[in-house]
Amino acid sequence: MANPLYTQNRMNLMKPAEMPTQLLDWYDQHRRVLPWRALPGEEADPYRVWLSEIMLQQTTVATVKNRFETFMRRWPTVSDLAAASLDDVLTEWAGLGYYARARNLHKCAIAISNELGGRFPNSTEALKDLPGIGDYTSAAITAIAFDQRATVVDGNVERVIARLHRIQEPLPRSKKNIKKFAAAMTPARRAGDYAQAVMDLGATICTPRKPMCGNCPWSNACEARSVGDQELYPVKAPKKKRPTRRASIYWIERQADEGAEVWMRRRPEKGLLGGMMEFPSSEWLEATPEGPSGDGWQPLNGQIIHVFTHFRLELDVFQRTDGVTAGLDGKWVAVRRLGDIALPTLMKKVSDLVLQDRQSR
DNA sequence: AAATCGGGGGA
DNA sequence: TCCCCAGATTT
Repeated sequence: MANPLYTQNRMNLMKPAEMPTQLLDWYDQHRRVLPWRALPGEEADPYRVWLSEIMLQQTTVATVKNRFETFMRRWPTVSDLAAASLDDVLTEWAGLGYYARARNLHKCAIAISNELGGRFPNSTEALKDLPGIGDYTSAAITAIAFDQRATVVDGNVERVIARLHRIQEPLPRSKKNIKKFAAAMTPARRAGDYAQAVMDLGATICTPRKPMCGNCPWSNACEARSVGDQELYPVKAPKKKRPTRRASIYWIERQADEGAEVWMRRRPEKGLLGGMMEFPSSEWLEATPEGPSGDGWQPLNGQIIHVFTHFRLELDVFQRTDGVTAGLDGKWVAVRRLGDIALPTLMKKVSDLVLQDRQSR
């Protein structure tokens, strides 16, 4: 039986065939200026497109803007990046999170520079074989850098499509279905503009809460809009709650000729904060930690709270300034150089707390 | 299919 | 607090 709302409004409904044109017209009027985005009529640089897309994985435009420009100034071409050391790349990436992205970025630059003659492949299949490039990023590079037809599906597109069709099936199960709907609409002409237009639509109009349907070029095609339940989509599977892990972390300091030094170690290449520097700590467990054994430890006021994707971490900080490393492996790092190493945000919180505590004495 | 993997900002 | 962000990879 026909949807009565559809029957009632069908004179006003947009034809599917004209939806891409509507969106591209909207995009031409509302195109945002972003550091990695080519100006109208300008040819895209695959290196810029790739670097920005890796940085933008699960990371907001606002966060990426400055970091992108710093990377581009330091490594203007893919071969420059390939020639860098992994440690320099991790140091430059510090604070951006998901550090496997930085390791894969470096690996990918080396593969392109050494095996592919310094040129990016222009097919989604070949792109997807490179480290750190999956379904979304391969499509994005194909469309934006090479202006070839490819269907991009990111969080924005999932939301737009789920609302257009009032998809009841929850994510991530509905991914295939969403991709199918998105692919059916993707035009061959202006592939890059279209890809960016759908994502811009999701980012600025079809927002998670309080979407601005009055300004949406696809409003007349949207099923959720016609029913009025836009904010219910996309339906998502229920989330698990985060456990809390706890530990003690140790600031061990000594006075060297050039100033204070602190004892640090590098985390294993794989896993959480892989390859990044840390202050030694007890194991991060769900049980309450015991303080350090032995004399000379001084507890700090205040706890470090840090929330990861799948657990929350609470750290008690203990310090000593006699340079006794108590059998912990590591190396001395100049305290004034902490800004020049691969220091993740969690560890920066620790150093900030210690140095601020010192200031206040 | 589910788990892992950061950090920041908006409401 | 909770949610989301131009996701990819491993288990």
